Amino acid sequence: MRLKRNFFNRNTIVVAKELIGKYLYRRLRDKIICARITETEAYCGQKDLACHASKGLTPRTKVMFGPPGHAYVYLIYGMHHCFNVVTREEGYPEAVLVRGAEIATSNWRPATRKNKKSLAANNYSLLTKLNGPGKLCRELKIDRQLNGADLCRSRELWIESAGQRGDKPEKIKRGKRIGVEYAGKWKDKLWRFYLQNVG
DNA sequence: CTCGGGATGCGT
DNA sequence: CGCATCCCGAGG
Repeated sequence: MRLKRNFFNRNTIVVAKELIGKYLYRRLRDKIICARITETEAYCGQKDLACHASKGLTPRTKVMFGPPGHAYVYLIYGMHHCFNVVTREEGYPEAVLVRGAEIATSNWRPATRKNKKSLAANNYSLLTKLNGPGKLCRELKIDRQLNGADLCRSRELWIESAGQRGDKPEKIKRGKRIGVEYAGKWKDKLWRFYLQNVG
């Protein structure tokens, strides 16, 4: 089931934690990629100095100020893209950075025999571990064209819950966010969530 | 306009 | 640890 608006319209830290184990779908010309999310980080508004929105409402951060469930995609270090999901109600610039995932071939859809056959050929990504926000975006072909995309409606990019069976009781670890040493006391917030054996 | 720096990845 | 590579946001 595709995640609905109300999933994203909640406390950002809760959303970051609950996105672990969910399935990120990306529709391309000739295939649909499904990746299980294994690592996220919460970025919590204007007060959070690690959050881009701490600079206020700018052309870049505009999407974060908008309604929940939209993609916030930006370019970092001149060469990598980062994919975030906007959380909370409009006017609260918060988001969850998706830092890692793993290709979940068993969850490709539609799971027809014909489809599986073509997958077995070479119709899927070589990388299975998408450990790192830049690598994840590269593999899923996420760039700024998808900035602002509505994950609750888009046919190109969305997130699904694991379903009844897939909701496993795996241990979710927690730690400091990566690469935010400049953010004063906010650098020590334990707003990174990840699965131990992945990424 | 210039300029400093960045929610990274990869090779040394 | 260095570096690629370019957009963004701030300041003049």
